[in-house]
Amino acid sequence: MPRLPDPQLAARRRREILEAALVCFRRRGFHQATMQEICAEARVSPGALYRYFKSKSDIIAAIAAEEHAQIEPLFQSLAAGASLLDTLEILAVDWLKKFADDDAPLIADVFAECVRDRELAAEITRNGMALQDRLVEAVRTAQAGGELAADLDPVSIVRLLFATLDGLGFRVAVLRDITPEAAAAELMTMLRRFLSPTAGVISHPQNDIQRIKRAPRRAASKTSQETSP
Amino acid sequence: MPRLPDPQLAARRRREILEAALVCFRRRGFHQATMQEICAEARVSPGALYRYFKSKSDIIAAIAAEEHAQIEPLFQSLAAGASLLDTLEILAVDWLKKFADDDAPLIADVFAECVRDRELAAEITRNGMALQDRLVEAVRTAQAGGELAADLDPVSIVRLLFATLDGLGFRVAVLRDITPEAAAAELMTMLRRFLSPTAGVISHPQNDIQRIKRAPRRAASKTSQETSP
DNA sequence: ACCTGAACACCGTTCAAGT
DNA sequence: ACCTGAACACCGTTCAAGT
Repeated sequence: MPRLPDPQLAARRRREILEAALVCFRRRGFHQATMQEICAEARVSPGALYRYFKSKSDIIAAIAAEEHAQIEPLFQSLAAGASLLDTLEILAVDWLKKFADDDAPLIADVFAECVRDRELAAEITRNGMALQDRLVEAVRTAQAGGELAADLDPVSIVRLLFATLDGLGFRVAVLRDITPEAAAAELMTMLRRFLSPTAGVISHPQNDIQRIKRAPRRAASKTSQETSP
Repeated sequence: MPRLPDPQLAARRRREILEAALVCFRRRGFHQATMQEICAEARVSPGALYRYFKSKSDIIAAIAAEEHAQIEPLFQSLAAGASLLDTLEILAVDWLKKFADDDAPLIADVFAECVRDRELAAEITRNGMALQDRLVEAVRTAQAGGELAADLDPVSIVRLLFATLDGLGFRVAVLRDITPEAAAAELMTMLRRFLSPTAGVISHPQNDIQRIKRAPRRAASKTSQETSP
C-alpha cells in the first residue's frame, strides 16, 4: 500500500518558497520580481515551485493571509481592561511603521492587485472583516462604558479608522511627508475629538441655510456588509 | 531651410494615444493591458507610439497629470463665499464616485506604481501638493472666520482629510461594503465633529495616567513638506 | 519627419523526462 | 512522489528599413 505524500515536507517546501518570495518582493516589488529570482532564492526549479503555488498571485495571497496574526496581543490587553484609544494608538503606530519599511511596495501591490484579482480580494476581505468585527465589538464596549460617544455607529467608526490608517500609510510610503509616529499622533488627535462623548457639532450662523446632513443612525449591524444599502 | 516639426500633429497624436491607452487601462488595468492593444486601439505601430511616450508608465504619468483639472470650479465657489465643509462634501462625493466606476483599477495602479516609480511619484506628488496647499489656505480662512476649530494645524487637517478620502476610496473600490455617497456622509459626520470649534477632548478617569498627546502646534507652514521633522 | 513591423531580450507557466 | 529545465506563448521595447 503506497504511503500518503509527506505533509511535513510539503509544508516545509511551501514555507521555504514563501520566505524566498518575501525576500524578492520586498527587494523589487511584486511585478518586478521574477519567478526565476524566487526559484533561485528558494533553490528550487520553476516546475517544483508550481507544485506548491498555482500562480504568482497565489503567493501574494498566502503572504497576505499570514500577515494577520501578531495583533492578537492587542485584543488580549483590551480584554484585560486597557483603554481602547490607547490600544488603537499602538495598533496605528505598528501598522504605519510597516509602510515606512521596505514592506511598502508589498502592501501597495497587494492593494492594487486586489482591485482586479477577485480571489485575492476575497482573501484580504475575509481577514480584514474578521479583524474589523472584533474591533466593532470593542468600540461598542467602550461606548457602553462611556469612553466614546454613544450616538455614533460602531461600524462606521471602525471603517473610518481603517480608511484613515490605509490613507496615512500611503502618505508615509509614497509622499513621505510624515513619519509613522507623527501620522499616528495626528490620527489620535482626530479620533479623540471625533469620538469624544461631549463633542459638539459645527453649526455656524453662516451655515444656517444649508441644513447639516447626518449619517443615518440605524440599528447597529452585526457585520459591516449590512451597511450597504 | 527645413520647417520645424509640426507641433499640431504631435499634440494630436499624443492625445489619440492617450485616449486609446485610457480605454485599454480601464478595460484591463495598467499591467494587464499590452502595448500591442494600445497600438491597435490608437491605430499606430509600436515604433510610432514610442515616439510620443518613452515607456508604459510614462503614459500613466500623463493620464494622472490630466486628472487634476476639473476641481477648479470648487475653488471658485469657495472664493465666492461657500462654506468650506459643504464644498468638501461635494469634493468627497466626486472623488469617491471615481472609485466606484471603472476608474478603480486605474487609480489603484497609479498608487501602486508610485511606490516604486520615483518619477511617477514625483509627478503625482507635485499635483497633489498644489491642490493640498490651496486647501490648507482655505482651511486657514475658515479657521479665522470661526467655522473650524482654530487650535488645529491646517496642514494636519488637510492631510487627514486626504488620507481618509484615499482610504475610503479603496473600500469603495475593493471591499465594496459602502457606496460613495454613504462613505462621503460618514466622512462629513466625522469632519463636523473633529473640526467643531466647540469640540471637547476625551479625558476619562481611566485615561488619567497616560497624558493625551497633542500634535505640535507650530507656526503654520507654507507647504506640507515642512511638517516632517 | 514620421512611421512600419520584424527582431530582441525578456517574462510567467507548462510538461516531457528523469530520480 | 517529487523534481528538473528546456520549451512555449507571450510581453515591453528597439531599430533597420521604408515613405
